[in-house]
Amino acid sequence: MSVEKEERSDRTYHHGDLRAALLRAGGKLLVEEGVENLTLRRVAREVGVSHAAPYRHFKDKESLLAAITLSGFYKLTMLMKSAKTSNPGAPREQLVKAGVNYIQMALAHPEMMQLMFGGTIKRVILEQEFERAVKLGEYPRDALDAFEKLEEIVDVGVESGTFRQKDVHELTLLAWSTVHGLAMILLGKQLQEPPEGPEAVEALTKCLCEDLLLGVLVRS
Amino acid sequence: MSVEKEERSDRTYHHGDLRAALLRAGGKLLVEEGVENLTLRRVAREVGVSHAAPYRHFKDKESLLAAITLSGFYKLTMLMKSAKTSNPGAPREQLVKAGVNYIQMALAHPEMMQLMFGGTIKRVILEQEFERAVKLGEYPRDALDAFEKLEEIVDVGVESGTFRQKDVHELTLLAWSTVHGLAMILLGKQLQEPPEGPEAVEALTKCLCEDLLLGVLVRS
DNA sequence: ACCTGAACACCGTTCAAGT
DNA sequence: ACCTGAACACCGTTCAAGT
Repeated sequence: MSVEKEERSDRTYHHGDLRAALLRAGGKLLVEEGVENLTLRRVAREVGVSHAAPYRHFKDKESLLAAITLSGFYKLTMLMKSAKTSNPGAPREQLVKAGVNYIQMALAHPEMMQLMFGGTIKRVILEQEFERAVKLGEYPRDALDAFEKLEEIVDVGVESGTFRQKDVHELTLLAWSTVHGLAMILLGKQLQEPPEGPEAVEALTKCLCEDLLLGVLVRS
Repeated sequence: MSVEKEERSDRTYHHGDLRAALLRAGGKLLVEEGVENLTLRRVAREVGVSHAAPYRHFKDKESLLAAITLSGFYKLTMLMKSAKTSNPGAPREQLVKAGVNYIQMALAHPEMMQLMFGGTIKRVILEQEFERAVKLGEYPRDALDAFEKLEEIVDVGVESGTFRQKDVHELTLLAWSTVHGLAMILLGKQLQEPPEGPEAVEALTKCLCEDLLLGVLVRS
């Protein structure tokens, strides 16, 4: 039924580790039932604690939500990093891999992704909660720097003469926008004829990434 | 204070036009206070009706929200259409204009845009509410077809040999993804150094659109 | 046909009080 | 220092009853 409990002692469960327990339960609720059913009181119930207890660890509901999304941002950062290391010296392939990873993450964790980028959580709160989490050793300092990881890929592409000699930051934003937009469009089911199945999605993603590389205008 | 009331007669206000009044009040609340403060009960209060009255016109809260977003989708469609007609015969300029319009809409109506694409409203409900609205003569049949309008631009670009000879649908999705992604990134304040002011935003948008046209790879 | 009022189950948040 | 229980103000939704 419920998540396997710490066997160590009640001490661990009921003191000190409540924060972690709330984060786990909240994340589970988010994934399984969506934000609309993620309620402070339910999270508390799930963990077996009074509904006022979470307020010792999070300022309010939005703060808890922010803390939950941190794991999503971190995962995204890792995926961008792995896109780079998995194709050493080939920025073009790295960029496509980054795109594919991004879309895969979006389809694998739609609720998380919508919460991360849906505008529910104010940036200030996200950053506050991030500072807190870093101080607690939950995440490394660069956990939110997915953009910078992508930028590194673009940078190598430009330096090596593979990509156009344009401002790296601008090109990175172009790439991120494209892949982020595709992700949000797919999650929101905005397409009249959405790609069916993971393979079709991956194929579409690669197509768009290639188109992004080549541009819209004819190459004379 | 409150919106100017219909001077005609109480008949108009309290019967028959409740739906329109709810939509107007809801839209106003959305714009001025955000989705998180848009409450069925508040909308009813604003209109001067009991909190159960809205249920005669909308199945539930989500349906009302969906109906409210229709005006946003319609505006987006109009903007794509005007991007085409404002630069007759110049698909390249049309595409850039479409992008600029899209971003301007996003910055002008952030709350609307987040509600439209934030995942709060299920597609099914949106479509149900759209059918209802069309039947009531509130919107034309193509009010949701912003994508198709953009596709027309791309089509001309490809046919005229200005754009690459690629699947039109795919190229359109590329363009839409890019500009939609940029919009969502800006709205979510995801950039560490966001463009300051409308001029900077427009300049950035044009840059990205040009980059999209030219592509990431060097043009040898 | 359309609206009201009371009722229900559920929230987020606060705070005195407990250990 | 951390948690509980009661309390408050607010929701969304339903339904019998009114006009």
